[in-house]
Amino acid sequence: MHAFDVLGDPVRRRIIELLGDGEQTSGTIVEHIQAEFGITQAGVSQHLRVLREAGFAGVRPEGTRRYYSLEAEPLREIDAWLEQFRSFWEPKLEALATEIARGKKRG
Amino acid sequence: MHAFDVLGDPVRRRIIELLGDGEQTSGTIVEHIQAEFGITQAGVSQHLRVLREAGFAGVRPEGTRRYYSLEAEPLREIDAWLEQFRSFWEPKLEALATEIARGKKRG
DNA sequence: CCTTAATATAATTGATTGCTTATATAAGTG
DNA sequence: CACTTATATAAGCAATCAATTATATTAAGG
Repeated sequence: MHAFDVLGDPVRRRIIELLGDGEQTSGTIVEHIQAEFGITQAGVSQHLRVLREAGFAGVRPEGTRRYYSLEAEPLREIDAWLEQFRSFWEPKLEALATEIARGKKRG
Repeated sequence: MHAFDVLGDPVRRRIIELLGDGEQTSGTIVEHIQAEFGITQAGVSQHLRVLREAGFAGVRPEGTRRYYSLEAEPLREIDAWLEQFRSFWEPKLEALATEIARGKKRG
């Protein structure tokens, strides 16, 4: 599943946001998502699987708990794809500054 | 359809890339996409519709031709969503420089 | 051990999506 | 005009996806 497909789902986007605050137990994630979206534990678990398999999340088991954490790489890829369009919305000077900050040379 | 869903399709991503080079006629887009993906004119036209309706593309009719152009706003929104995760992959100093360049103050 | 807790997986289902073929619309051209 | 070109839309279909219920797995705690 392509990174963009993964982000196509609002539940998965929300999980990624939650992981942005740091490691989270599967259970904690389920609680939040259930409160906000009203879906089942199994449903959340399946989304976690998608996130794992697409490389957005890593897992660390501890006893019966699983700690999920955010893996940046796929987000980075998406950011890289967007890069080519930044000049379309960033005010020219800022775009230039950003390019310099990023050490890129582009047309 | 959410911006991320729109980008979930490789054909649509490619069309967006093509539009990044400037206005393109529907016909030109169809040629490119057909060469690369082997889908029908109707298929491409449907993708163009999705892009239009999601605000990724604007159209300018001229005679029987339709000139499509890239509209930045939805890409910008996606970029804004990614923003909150940049610190996960950008080397600290560059991230700081970028933040300054963007005039943001963040936690 | 047995039971409960935490999590994942399997099977199923309904909705959505992306494609195709066929057709419509509308503007150029002889 | 009739014909062709450029493009969009409609109808139908197969594949994919996100959810559900039911069950499996594995560890903790009495």
